[in-house]
Amino acid sequence: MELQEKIISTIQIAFKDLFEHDLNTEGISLQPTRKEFEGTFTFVIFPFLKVTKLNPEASGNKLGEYLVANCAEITAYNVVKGFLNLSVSESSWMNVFRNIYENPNPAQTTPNGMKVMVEYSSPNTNKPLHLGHLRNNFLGFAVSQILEANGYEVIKANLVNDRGIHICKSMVAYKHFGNGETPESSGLKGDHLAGKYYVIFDKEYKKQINTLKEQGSTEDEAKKSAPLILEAQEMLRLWEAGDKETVDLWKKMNTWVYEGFDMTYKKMGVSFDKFYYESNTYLLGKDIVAEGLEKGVFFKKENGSVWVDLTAEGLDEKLVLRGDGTSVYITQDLGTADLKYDDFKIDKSVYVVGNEQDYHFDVLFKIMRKLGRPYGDGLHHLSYGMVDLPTGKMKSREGTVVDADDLIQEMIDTAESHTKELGKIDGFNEEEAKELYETLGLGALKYFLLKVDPKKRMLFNPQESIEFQGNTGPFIQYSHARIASILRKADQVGVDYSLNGFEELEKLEGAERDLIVMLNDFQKKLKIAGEEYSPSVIAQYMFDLAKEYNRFYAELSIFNETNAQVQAFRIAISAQTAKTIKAGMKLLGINVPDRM
RNA sequence: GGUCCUGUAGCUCAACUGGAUAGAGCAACUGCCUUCUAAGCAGUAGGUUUCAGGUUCGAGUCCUGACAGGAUCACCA
Repeated sequence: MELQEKIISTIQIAFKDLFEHDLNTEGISLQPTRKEFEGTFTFVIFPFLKVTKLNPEASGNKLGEYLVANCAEITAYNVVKGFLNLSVSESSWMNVFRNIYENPNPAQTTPNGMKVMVEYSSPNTNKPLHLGHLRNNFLGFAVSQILEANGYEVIKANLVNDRGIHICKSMVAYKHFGNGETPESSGLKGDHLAGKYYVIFDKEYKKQINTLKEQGSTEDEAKKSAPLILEAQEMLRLWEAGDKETVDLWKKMNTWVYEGFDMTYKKMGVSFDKFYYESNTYLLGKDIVAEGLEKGVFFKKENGSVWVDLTAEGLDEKLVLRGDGTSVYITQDLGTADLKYDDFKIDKSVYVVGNEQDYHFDVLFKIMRKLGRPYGDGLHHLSYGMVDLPTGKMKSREGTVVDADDLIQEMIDTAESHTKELGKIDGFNEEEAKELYETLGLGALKYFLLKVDPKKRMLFNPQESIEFQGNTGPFIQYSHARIASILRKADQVGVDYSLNGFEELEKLEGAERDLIVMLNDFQKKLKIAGEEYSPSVIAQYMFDLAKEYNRFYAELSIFNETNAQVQAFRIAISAQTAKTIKAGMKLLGINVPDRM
């Protein structure tokens, strides 16, 4: 970073000296030189031709000469068309490396004094987690880590959707067909047990619809008058009225589900600082509706329903309270937004929710800003695309849903068989081996889901996606294990690879320099990932770094190197790579093994 | 139908926010284990960036319009 800043400021001075023109540093950007040209940084001349009043070649030469003469770090330049390629001296790169090497944790930054809440996961309690939830959870957790590394104080929140008609469906089915089954008696995880009855409800409900249709009802009539759906609606009314028997059943089943979720969260390696439950928040927001009416942000229609007019912002009129005074979905979201602020005085609030709710959050945020909330500008919807299967969209009714627990287990099993196939399990005891399989299986899964730009929908092919070669989590983990092995040997042999081990070294191999350039980029990538709420930036960087390291590893020998300073330096650069991989993968929620 | 998102190698994804001859991985093919872990490295092949216009020194990236896929537009959540 410092190196680039210095070059940029010299360019700024050069424009003043050579062309009598004031440039501010933001207008100057350096980009990496393409591999086929000499140099590491490239300055594009084209935008400045009006200032230089010379053709691109002449401008580049004049500027290049100036920089070589006035910037100690720059040793050479060449001009290709309008591109000025700058070569940085080897000793400058050594200085860059010494600077970053002194920092024990590359992902550590100073607090920025701001608080951000990241809401993610937010499951329904009527069925277990599936593949789509995995993307949500991994994204939410990773973004939280990334924001923390960018200096924020982060509160990870989970808003559990634990009430409503869908829960009542599971309850009704359980009442009729459950026969007192429990997680203990059935051996089923609690969330899977609840999910089982949700499916049963749907099946039995459909039977009733068919029967009614045979008796002459239309599809719509049948759907509305089937006894099971009426019962579920009645149960919702009873629940809202606080009926003891209903509430007890609700509590019992939800407890099972939470126990199941806890196990899955633990396995996934995600965690939360604060749980919100919709059963507590679903009545919130009515005071905000009143406030909005008073402020003239909302308006009332003849039947008493309350609306917001967002046509000036390019949206529609949107209902915020029903005519009978009851809430709609967005009413409680208004209330919950305030609740979060009241609880934590947050500066920013991130919602990790699928892109099918883009419109909803657009509306919600615009309303909060119209109401002048202090956190209004800090609201952000981290919208992510669906995960598709090769067969198309996942549909619970068609049984094409990929269950989260099953998939995780499958990944771990695959990691196990693959490791055994490669015969890489010597020297591991049973417990270590088990831990390794989990690390690799989950690493593969998390990396696969995080490496893609969140907003894009992605394809999950169960067969092909579970790879361990190429652009995968295990490839990066493998690179770390290789380095760990080198460091063990270095310690064993007694090499001093601290800074003084290579004090006088000034020369560099190409592979060494390329690696330093990569390592130096980490801070920049971390910042971009934070600004864009995008773990894929880190994931992509991790892969590039690992790849660069493996090239270095293949090209240069460490323990056959006779020059002690060079050897110490190569170990140091390896150690720094390992540190960076470990820190970066941790941001993604992925562990890295020391042996594999 | 209105609005929003997406469209890049056979497949899965990149492209530093407008820069050079669009890059990786998988799959295919060719080399490299007597040397620090071959879950690796080097190489070959693979492209009219869906299409048609426009903006400018320069467009995968920006604007317009088609086409294709998806989402959304409930007094549902």
